[in-house]
Amino acid sequence: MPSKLSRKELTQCADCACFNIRKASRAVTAVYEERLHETGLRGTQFTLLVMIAANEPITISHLAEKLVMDRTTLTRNLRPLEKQELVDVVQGEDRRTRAVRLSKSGHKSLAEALPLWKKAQKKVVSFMGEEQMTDLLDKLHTLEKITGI
Amino acid sequence: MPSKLSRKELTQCADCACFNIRKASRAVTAVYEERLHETGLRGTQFTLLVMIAANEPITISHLAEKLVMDRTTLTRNLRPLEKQELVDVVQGEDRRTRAVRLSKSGHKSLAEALPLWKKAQKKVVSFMGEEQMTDLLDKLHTLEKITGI
DNA sequence: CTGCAATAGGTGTATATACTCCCATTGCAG
DNA sequence: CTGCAATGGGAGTATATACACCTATTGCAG
Repeated sequence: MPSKLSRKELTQCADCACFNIRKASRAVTAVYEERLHETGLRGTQFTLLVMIAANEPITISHLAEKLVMDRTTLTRNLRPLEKQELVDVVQGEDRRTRAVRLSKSGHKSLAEALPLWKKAQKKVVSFMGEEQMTDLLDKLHTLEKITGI
Repeated sequence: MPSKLSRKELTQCADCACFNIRKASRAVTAVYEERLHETGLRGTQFTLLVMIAANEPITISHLAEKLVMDRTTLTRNLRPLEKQELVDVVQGEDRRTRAVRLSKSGHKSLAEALPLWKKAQKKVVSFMGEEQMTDLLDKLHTLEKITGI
């Protein structure tokens, strides 16, 4: 009875939101990583540096919330940045918390990476068209709020 | 000179396509994984089963191309599915190639997972609205073509 | 036929992601 | 003050992702 899926069902699955957003995500990520490569930063790492710079000092959980990322994922993603001494993670006032900050070196790396990020961003915006891009970002912002519904 | 980024620059970075699509990707993936959890399949694994079912038998490289995924990533993603005996990977005619197919068990798992995938898909489509969703998928399809430009 | 470039694929390594379970600290009910 | 739930965070485990480098097979120029 539960034999093979019909052609129609398989076609339906091609519109899977999860599949399509992950697929596009891989393609877009590749653009940024290519440009950022010479800085030694990955796309995600650039994002982390930006988010920390904009909010420092910030606790792990608060940062994870802003990133719509699991707390434990963030802990792991910070590891390489700590190793490269781009971020400092120290004990907070509430001794349960840890305060994340950019080091001087982290600010420097971020500043150096910015023009390369701009190139990647420009490439994607040019490719999509400015209006289309704005609309896409709107939809992505909507989607990220689906968590917890 | 390369000191801290200005408030304006940090604000600009908030529109990073890479950051935003990955963030939304995490949120959307969570919806599908929650629904698929009882099947023992991850979102990506469901996608893989669908793609294989629609194209079997198919070589690693051809499948990777359809998925806009690195060839070696696909090899690794197939590993857990092989272990669960949901897919068979055998030597192709051209002995350099490997032919990927669903096992009987794989077809069964896929058929059982389909209604749960439909629930997840419906949740996302309801959340976004049907027209918005169609438009989003269009944009994602455009984006995935940025690779290699 | 031989040598070699092209093709198909895997391994080592590193990061990204999140779940489950665990520990430390805090704050509050009693 | 004490006991305990709530909060903040890490470790173990498993999957997802891709780059650099390696091996095996094929096919073709000569």
